Amino acid sequence: MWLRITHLYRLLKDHYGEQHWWPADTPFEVAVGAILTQNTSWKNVEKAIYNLKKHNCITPERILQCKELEELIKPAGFYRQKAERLKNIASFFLRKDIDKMSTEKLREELLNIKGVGKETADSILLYAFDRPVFVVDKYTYRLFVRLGVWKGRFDYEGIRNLVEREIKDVGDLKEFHALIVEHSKRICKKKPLCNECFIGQCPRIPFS
DNA sequence: CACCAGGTTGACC
DNA sequence: GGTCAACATGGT
Repeated sequence: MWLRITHLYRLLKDHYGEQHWWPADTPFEVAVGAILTQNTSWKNVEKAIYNLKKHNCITPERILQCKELEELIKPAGFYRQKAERLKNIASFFLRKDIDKMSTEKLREELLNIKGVGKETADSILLYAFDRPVFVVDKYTYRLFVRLGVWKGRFDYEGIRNLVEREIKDVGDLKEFHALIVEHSKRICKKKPLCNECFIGQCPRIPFS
């Protein structure tokens, strides 16, 4: 492994600067965004969240009552299953014992919610509850493989452990995931591998 | 026109 | 254990 995780983090941070994720006003809004952005561009999620705010449906109570939920989130796609998932996560947010749970317990409980998989659970843990976990996504896997940081097939927990072993700080974990996403959105569109986009070789990214 | 977007689920093998 | 279609809209 010629490139350390911490080194990669520093390169990205020096180049792109602080990202200050997640863009949301409240922890619950983080969770809503996490559901809505499942396999969906953030641009479309913004429209859906705008609609929810316009109709004052951005709290757990209002989501559960909302009669036109499907209509409001339509721009984000998969609107039928996402409406159901939003209600599931809303019910969870009404629980009183969340803050008392250990990170492991909280993760387990989130994963029990129908419609919440590992990436969504970890996004909520990290950006809504400020728990020190790393969010792995397809961007992360693609970038790590290109850089030779990760070899083999996609292994969510394996990649998560790799990062969490080297980065412990919640703020750094937030920034690292955000930087990987922003970097990937701008540069690494090509699939499956883009030889130009290896850090240090890509003419559009002046990493030294 | 095809393919992608800050995934998850359930059926099937 | 792994693989795969279904889910739905909007942008390139």
